[in-house]
Amino acid sequence: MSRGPEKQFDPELALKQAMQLFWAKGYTGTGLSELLETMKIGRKSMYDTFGNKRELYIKALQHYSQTVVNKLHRDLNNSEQPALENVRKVLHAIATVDSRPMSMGCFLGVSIAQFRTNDSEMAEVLRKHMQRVEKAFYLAFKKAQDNGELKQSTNVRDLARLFVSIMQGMSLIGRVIESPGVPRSIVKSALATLEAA
Amino acid sequence: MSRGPEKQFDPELALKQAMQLFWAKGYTGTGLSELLETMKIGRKSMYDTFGNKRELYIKALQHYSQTVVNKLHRDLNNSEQPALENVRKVLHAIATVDSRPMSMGCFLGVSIAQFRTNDSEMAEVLRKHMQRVEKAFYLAFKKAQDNGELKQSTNVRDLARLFVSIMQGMSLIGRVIESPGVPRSIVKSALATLEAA
DNA sequence: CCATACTTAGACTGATTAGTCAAAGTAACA
DNA sequence: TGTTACTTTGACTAATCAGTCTAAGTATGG
Repeated sequence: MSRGPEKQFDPELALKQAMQLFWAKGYTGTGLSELLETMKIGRKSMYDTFGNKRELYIKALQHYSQTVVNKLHRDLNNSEQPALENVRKVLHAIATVDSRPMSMGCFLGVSIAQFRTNDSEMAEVLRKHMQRVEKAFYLAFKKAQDNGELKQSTNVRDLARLFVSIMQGMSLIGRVIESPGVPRSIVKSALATLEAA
Repeated sequence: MSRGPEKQFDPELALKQAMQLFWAKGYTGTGLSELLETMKIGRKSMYDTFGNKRELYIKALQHYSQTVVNKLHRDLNNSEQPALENVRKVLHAIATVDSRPMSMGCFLGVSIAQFRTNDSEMAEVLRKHMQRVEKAFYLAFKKAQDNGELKQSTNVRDLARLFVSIMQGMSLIGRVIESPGVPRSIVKSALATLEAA
C-alpha cells in the first residue's frame, strides 16, 4: 500500500509533452532542463518516474506506438468499406498532414535517423514498433487480396513493406518541402500502382 | 599572394571524415573534440577553414551532394542501356547497401530528420540537395517515357517523387532491420509497379 | 637573413550537459 | 498526533559543450 502523497502530475500527460519535444528537437538536441520545463515536473520526479533521459525517450516511443500506430491499425482495418479504400483514405490523410508547413514527419522515422546504427537496444525498440506499422498495412492488403481487390499473384508482404517505405519517405521529405503538392503527388502515384497490383 | 606556410592537411579529406562522423552520430550527437580527432586537425584550423560546427555540417552536405548525388545522376543517365534498366540497377544497388548490417542510410535523409522544421536555412539547404535527387530520377523517367518504356499518360514528375520517397524510406528502414530481405522486398515491389506505368 | 603572413597546438572561457543527493513538504495510516 | 513513506524542490557535481585567443612555429618574399 502506498502511504505517501500522490504524484502532483499526470505521468501520461508529462510523457506526451516529452514526446512532442523530443519529436521536434531530437534526442541529443533536447536538454534535460528544457524537458523538465515542458513536462512541468521536477528533476527528481523525472528520474523517479521514468528512469533517465534515454528511458524517457523509449517510453515516449511506446506512447507514440500506442496512440498513433494503434490509430493506423484501426483506420486500415475499418470493416465498413473495402480494404483498399481504407488504404487510400489513410494515405491521403498522411499526405495532408505532411503537406502542412513545418510538418514534423513520423516520430518513429525521425528516431531511426537519430540513433547510431550500432545502438542495438534502440534499434530493436524501433524495429519492433516499425513492424507494427508494417503489420497494419499487411493486414489491410491481405484482406484486399482475399476480397479480390488485389491479384492473387501479388505478394502482399512485399507490397506492405513498399507502402511503409513510401509513407516514411514521404513524411521525411515533408519536413523540408515548401509545396503541399509534393506529398499529394507521391500519394497519387503510389495509389496508381495499386490499380495494377 | 599567400606568404605563409601551406595547410598541413587536406581540407577535402578532413571534410569527408567529418561527414562520416556526422552521418554516424548526428549533428548534436557529434562533439567538436571528437570531430577534431577524426579530422586530425586542430581547433583553430577547423574554425579558420570551415567557419563553425554548423557551417562544417552544411559543407559536409555539399560534399555528399557532389559525390553521392553526382554518382546517382551518372548512374541513372547512363546512355549505354535503356533508361528503366538504369533505374533497376540503381535501386538494386541501393537495396544491397541498405541490406548490410548497420547500414547508415542516406546522409540527406538522416539530416532532414535531425534539424527542427523551423530551421529554415537548413531546410533550404536540404531541400536544394533533395531536389537534385528528384531531378536525377525525373530525367531517367522522362527519357524512358520518350523511348516508349513508360506510357505517355504516366506523370513522370509524380513518379520521380514517388521513387525518391521509396528510396528514402527504404534507406531509413535499412538502419534498423536485421533481415537483408526487407530492402530487396521493397525494391522488388517498387520495380513491379513500373511494369504497368 | 629578416620581416611578414600564414599556419599550428592547445590553454582557456562561460555555458550547458546528464545525473545525484540532501532537505523540506505532505498525505495516509496507526 | 506522531510516524512513516512517499513526494517535491533545487543546490550541486563532474564532464562536456562550442567557441575564442594567445603563443609558438614555419614557409615565403624581399
